[in-house]
Order: sequence, then C-alpha cells, then structure tokens
Amino acid sequence: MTSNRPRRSDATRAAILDAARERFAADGYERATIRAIAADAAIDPSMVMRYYGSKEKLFAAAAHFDLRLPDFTQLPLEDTGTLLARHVLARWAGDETLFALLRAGVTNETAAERMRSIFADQLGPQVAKVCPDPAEAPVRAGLISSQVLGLALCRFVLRLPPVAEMTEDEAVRWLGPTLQRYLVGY
Amino acid sequence: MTSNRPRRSDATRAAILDAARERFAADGYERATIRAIAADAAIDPSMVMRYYGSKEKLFAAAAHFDLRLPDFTQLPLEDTGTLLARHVLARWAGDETLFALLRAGVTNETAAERMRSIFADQLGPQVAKVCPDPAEAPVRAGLISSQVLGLALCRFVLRLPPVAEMTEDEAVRWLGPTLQRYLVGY
DNA sequence: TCTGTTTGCCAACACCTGTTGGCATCCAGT
DNA sequence: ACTGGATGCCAACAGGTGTTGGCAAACAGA
Repeated sequence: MTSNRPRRSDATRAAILDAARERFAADGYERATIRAIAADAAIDPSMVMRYYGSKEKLFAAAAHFDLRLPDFTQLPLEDTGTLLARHVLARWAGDETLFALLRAGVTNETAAERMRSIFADQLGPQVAKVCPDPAEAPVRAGLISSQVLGLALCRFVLRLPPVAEMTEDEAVRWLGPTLQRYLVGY
Repeated sequence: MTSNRPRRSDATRAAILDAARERFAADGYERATIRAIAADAAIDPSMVMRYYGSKEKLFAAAAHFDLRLPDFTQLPLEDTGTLLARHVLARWAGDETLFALLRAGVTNETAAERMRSIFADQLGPQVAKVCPDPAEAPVRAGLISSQVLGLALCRFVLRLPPVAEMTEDEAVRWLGPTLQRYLVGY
C-alpha cells in the first residue's frame, strides 16, 4: 500500500514540495539549497531529509508534471498546430514545475530523464494519432519539443528581449504553423 | 594597450581557458569547479585566480563566441533558411564554447547575457538585411534563436532520443523551412 | 493516565567551495 | 653574477553544502 490515512505532517510535506518547486524553478538544481527550501517552508532542514530522504529524491518528488494534452483526434486537423502552441504556452505559464524541470534538466540527469519522458510518453502518443505515418511520430514529437522548449528557454530563462516581450498571441501565431508542419507536413 | 609581448605563462593561460570551456560545457557553471579546471590544466587552483581573478571572470574570458555567419545578402534568398540551419549546426559541432554558454546560461547571468548578445548582435543585423521589414528583425532573429537553441537543447543537452539520433542532414531538412519562414515569411 | 510514536528543532559532522598569502624557484635584463 | 619580477605550489581560511543523530514536545491509542 502506498496510500495511508492522512498524517499530521501532510501540510508540512506539501509546504516542502511547494517551496522545492519554487526554488528549483528559480535557481536550478545545484543553487537551490535544502536550507533555502526549508526556510521557505518555515521548517528545519532536517525535516526535508526525514520526509524525502535526499535532495535528489526531493527533486524527483517535486518534479511530476502532466502536460494535460487534449485528444488530438477531437481537434480540427488544420488547427492542431495552433491549438497545441496555445495549450502548451498556457500550461507553461500556469505551473512552475516545467520551469524547474527546464532549469534543472540542463545539469541534473534525473530532471533530464523526466523531461524526456514527458515529451515521449505524453506528446508522442498524441502525435502518433494524427501524423501521416505513425513510425515518424517520435521524430515529429521531438521536433515539436525542440521548438516549444526553445521558445520557453529564450522567453523565460535567457530572456531574449524580443522573445520575452512578445505577447502570447503573437508567439502562438508564429509557432502554430511551425508545429503544424512538424505534426503533419514535410 | 591591451596587447603586450608574449609572456612565459601564455601556454598556462591558454590551457586554463581550454579546460574551463570543457568543464563549463560538460558540467554547467556551478558544477564546474576551479579545482577541477586546474587539475585538467595540470596546474594549481591558485593560478586560475591569479590569471583570471575569479570564477566569474574566468567564465567571461572563456565564453567568447563568434557564430561566423555568412553575409546573407550573398546567399540565394530562397535557400537562406536551409543554409543558415546547416551553418549553425556545423558551427555548434565544431566548438564547445556554445555548449558552455547554453549549459551555463540557464543558471548564470553572465552567460545568459552573453547568449543574448550573440543572437542580438550577430544574428540580428544579418536578419535585418533580408527580412521584409527591418523593424521586424529582432523578433525574427529571436524566433530563429528559439528554434536553433531548442534543437541544441534537445539534441545535445537533454538528449531526447529521436532528436539526438537524427542525422545532421535530417535536422537541416526539418529546420530549413522553419528558419526560412521566420526569416522572410509570415 | 500511561505509552509509544510522530513531529520538530538543535547541533554537529565531513566534505567541498572560491579565494588568499606566503614561500620557493626560475628566468630575463643588466 | 646579481637582481627583480614572473611563475608555480602549498597550506589554509571562511563560508556553505548535504546529511545525521539525539532530544524535547505534542499527539494518539489504550
């Protein structure tokens, strides 16, 4: 059994996870210290260790992410690229977990593996449903990942001015056709 | 005067820079330690400090990069996207400095600023020469950056299997039309 | 009310970090 | 041959890191 009845420390556990996500997202894996995370959660650093075992395991626990992709087969085929662009950008803005994964994934193998699995297991199957040849789905999903992650990198992490200052609509207008081509074009 | 006559320690200085680039590229900014860099260069850590002052200044000295873009006006306009894709991927493979900038840029502000200036000062002006309205050049250059950096991120850093295993030709075939559209299309 | 477990904090460990100062050694210019 | 600076290494500092063990208080079940 993994699910037990509620414990008295559940609030603390949740506070640690929240603080961890925030710190990992803002500072990356190595600069986010257990002491800082504990301070944010207003508890002692040793509690983090007791409840999560190690920094690495804490990250693994904090970095679960679901893209919540819609079912591509229910979408008008010619708008899929644009809708996908809009969905992903919105999803990105609403949850800092993806920031944490992006910032940490560059130097931490656990984070990189998590990132890979998100785009392989969540995006890949949806792409397979609509692309011309299902055998191409992994490559197409990879290309989509590259454009989406690249925009997030430039917009939120590196803060390239023209990309960072772009409105979300503008970004969607540019990315839409690109993703559409990666989905079903050649 | 910044250029003096050759010093006896020039070889050491160069060895430090080489080792620094390699470590920053492989490990990112915080995990690349001065001690490790010094060990690679087969000298004492204190020499790094004497010759470069601090870790931050060492990075700044090691992370100069020139994209060596061709003159876009000399290229056939309809092939510019593909040629640009090919050039950038080749440039990426031939110099680990860009890796260092990408890995470090995620957590280090100096590296991020350097990255911004590369794509603004080197790519921007070339884009301005060929895009329909020069006022759009920064945005177009930013979009190109996002796709190029995104591919590098997925291919070399996160190692998304389908992107990492793609041949360079295949990557160029996919990116070419995207960059072409970001350059001159709508 | 007694008892065992949970929750929390404190203090400390062992290690690693960037960084500094001192002391030999080598070399170039006279 | 002598001297002053350049080159290099060693040892150490001060501060920060993940992590651990012990002890007090709070709680839950009897």
